[in-house]
This record gives sequence, structure tokens and C-alpha cells, in this order.
Amino acid sequence: MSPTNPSQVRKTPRQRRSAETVEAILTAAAHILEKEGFEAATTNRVAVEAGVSIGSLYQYFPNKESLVRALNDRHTKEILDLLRKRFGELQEAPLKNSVRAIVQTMVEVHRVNPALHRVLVNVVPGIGGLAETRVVEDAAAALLTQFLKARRAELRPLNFELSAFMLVHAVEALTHAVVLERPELLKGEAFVDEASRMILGYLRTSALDHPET
Amino acid sequence: MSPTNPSQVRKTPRQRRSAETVEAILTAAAHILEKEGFEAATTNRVAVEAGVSIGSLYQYFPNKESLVRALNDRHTKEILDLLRKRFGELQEAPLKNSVRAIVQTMVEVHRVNPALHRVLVNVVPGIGGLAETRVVEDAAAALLTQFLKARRAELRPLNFELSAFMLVHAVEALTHAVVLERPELLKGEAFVDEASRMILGYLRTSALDHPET
DNA sequence: AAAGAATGTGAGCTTTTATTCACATCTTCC
DNA sequence: GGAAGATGTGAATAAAAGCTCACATTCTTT
Repeated sequence: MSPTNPSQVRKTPRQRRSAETVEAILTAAAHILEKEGFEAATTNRVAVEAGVSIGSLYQYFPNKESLVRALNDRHTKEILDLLRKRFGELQEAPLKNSVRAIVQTMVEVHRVNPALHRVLVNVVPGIGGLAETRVVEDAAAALLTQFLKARRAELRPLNFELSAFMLVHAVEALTHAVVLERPELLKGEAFVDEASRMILGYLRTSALDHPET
Repeated sequence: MSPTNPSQVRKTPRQRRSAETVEAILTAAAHILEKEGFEAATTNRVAVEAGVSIGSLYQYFPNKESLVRALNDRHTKEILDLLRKRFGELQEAPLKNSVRAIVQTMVEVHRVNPALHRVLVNVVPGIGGLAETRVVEDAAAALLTQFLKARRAELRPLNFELSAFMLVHAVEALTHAVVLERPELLKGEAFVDEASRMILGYLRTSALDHPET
């Protein structure tokens, strides 16, 4: 398997029509996962929804799990690309604005397809995708570590890796939760304000460490 | 169905031996879920592991999902009981200590059986347990809201419900992640320090809101 | 145009899983 | 001790799902 083939695609499509077949399968799978969850996404069902025969599905994906992992790979790649792009643009903005922009980006990312995102996050680690999940988290943490190091003058003394770990998990969970459970907070600035405050408080507050109370 | 029977147990056990059967089934299910995940926990497999016939399983649980939900109910009840107890003891400790104690409690809770916890959290919403999951989150948020209101003099002006929502999700995600991915941070105080700092920074920092930078 | 490669098809095989049911065995209680 | 209810059994059923394979169609290349 080639390095651009991390999810065990059986055959690499060589003609346009086969690329379209693969695309149709992935789209159909996404659709079913999103609307009806993992259990409903049987291989036969996906093939029908994709307007493709079950045999074609198995030509490109050796099993159901690899199909879902392929979808996850694509999904997380999109997220990481967007994050990398945003972090790149953030070099010289004031800290507060940068933080808001990052939060805003996380919200965008989660709003694209919240239901699918939820299913993937919950299911992928259990079907052999734990490693890939870790890779994504680590990549996000690395981006953030870079960011924090570049901004060290504006921050309290940090253990950068540890802080990046904390923030990646906290912000991911918060955006995930707000999108799924309190979408009304996204109408205005309420959520972005609040999350930014949490992050900035964490990154800058050192005077408050020691005093008891 | 009695009020203490929220997970559709078919029959309420009346003799000790049947209570033991139910117990054996739940224990076996927990064991398999923990070690091998949701897919591996077939009803027949659970029955074998429990040393009980498959018929007995169906006497008490109408289907596989209800079994897993019952396990989740028990698990989340334990968590909530512990949290309620701790919040009760925290009335007059200094804020900083209280926050540390809460974080410490969340860590304890997650350390009891991290693998099972992960599976339940990921799987339960997808098998008809979304409502129960929300109930637990809401209960935790309510406890925290109470706590924050009682401490309002020591905090910046807060939207209590919103802050409780933010903190419940952030702290849950952080303890979940640290237990599963960075357990070494639990050897010393590193994680509790860091999480407490995040929380206190969020709850007390108001001077840092407006200045640009 | 023709052959070989790539792609597509779907009936049906196999395995797995949930679930039932007719019957056996225990417990309670008179 | 014995009847009635509670509990336990596991072979068997039925449905569902994953997956294969022999064959058909389309594309590329010369």
C-alpha cells in the first residue's frame, strides 16, 4: 500500500469513473452515519445508497471498518488543513485576537457536519483508528505548541507541551459540546467570548496562583 | 416497572439467587466491554462469561442495548453520588482548595475503570441513552452552579449556568484525556495543578478581558 | 478493431447474532 | 411434603450482515 493510502484501500482507482465510485461510496457512508449512526451503515446499505454494487464497495474497501476509517481520514485531514492555514495567518495579530480566531476556527470546523463528527469521534477509536486519532490530536497540539512558543513573551511561564495538551482537549470538548447541545450560544459571540476567556485566563494568569482564596 | 428500574429490566429479581444472576451478568458485560469493546459484547458471550444461560440474560434484559444502558446507569449513579458527596463537604474550604478537590474527585472517578468509562461514554448515546447522558451532565452542571453561586463573592461576575456548562465539559474532557493518554501526569500534582489553574483563571480573571494584547 | 486491463455487478454463501421457548430445577410457604 | 411461583437452561430459529466470485461491461492502448 502506498503512503497516500493509509486506510487500506484495496485498489487504487486509475480511471475517473472508479474515482467517482469511491467518492459515491464515501458520500453515501457519510450520509448514513450522519443520519442514522454506525449500526445503520451496513455495507449493503451503503452500496445501495451510493448507487453502486456491493462488489464495487469491496473492490476498494476490504471491510466496513476501513471504509469508516477512510472517511475519518478525509474528515480529519480537512480539519488539520484548516487549522494549519489559520495558525499560519495568525503570526502577528494581537494575542487576544489570535485566540478568538482559533476558537472561531474550531467552531467552524465542528459546524460543518456535527452529527458525522460525533459519530466518527466516538466510533473510530473502537475500530482500529485509535492511532490515527492520536496522530490528529498530536498534530493539533504541535501547532498550538508552536504558537505558544512564538508568543512566550506575552504569556506566563509555561510547560508548552502540557499546556497545548490541556488546551487541545478542553477546546475540542467545548466546541463539540456547544455545537451539539447549545447551538444557540453560537448565534452571537457568547461562546467564543467565554472560551477565549478561559484560554487567556489559563495562559496569562500567574499572579493568582499562590494567594489562598 | 418500578422507579428504581429505569433500564427496562424485564423482571424484578425477588430471590437472592436471581439478584446474583443479574449481578454476574452486569459484571461480565463490564468485563468484556472494558477489555474488548462494544462489538465483542454479544449477548451469548456475556452469558457464557457470567456463567449463566442466555435465557437467564433475556429474563432480565430485553435486549443487548438495555443491558449496556443498565451498566451505564449504575456507573453514572456512582459518579454522581461521589460528586454530590464531595460538593457537600466543600462548603467552607477556601476556593482554591475546593477547586482542587473537585478536580481530584473527577480524576478519582475516571481512574476507577477508564476503559469501561470510555466505551460507555462513546456508545451509550448511540443506543438510546442520549437522554440519560444529558441528565447526568445536567446534574453535574447543577451541582457546580450551586457551588458557583455560593462563592459568587470570590468570583468575577458570572453567567452561572453558562460557566457551569463550560467547566463541566472542559473538566470532564481533560480528566478523561489525561487518564487515557497521559496517566503519568497523575503521579504527582502536575495535572491537578494545571486543571485548577485553568478553572481559577476562568472564574476569577476579569481584569484581563478588555486590554488588547 | 481487438485485446488486455480496469471496473462494475449482484445472487448467494457463510458467519454471526439476537432472541425465543418448552422444559427442568429451585424456593417459598402453607 | 407438595403446590405454585420464581428462576434457570440451552438447543434451535430467524434475521441480518459481511463478504466472495464468476461473469459482464467499459476503457485504454496499440
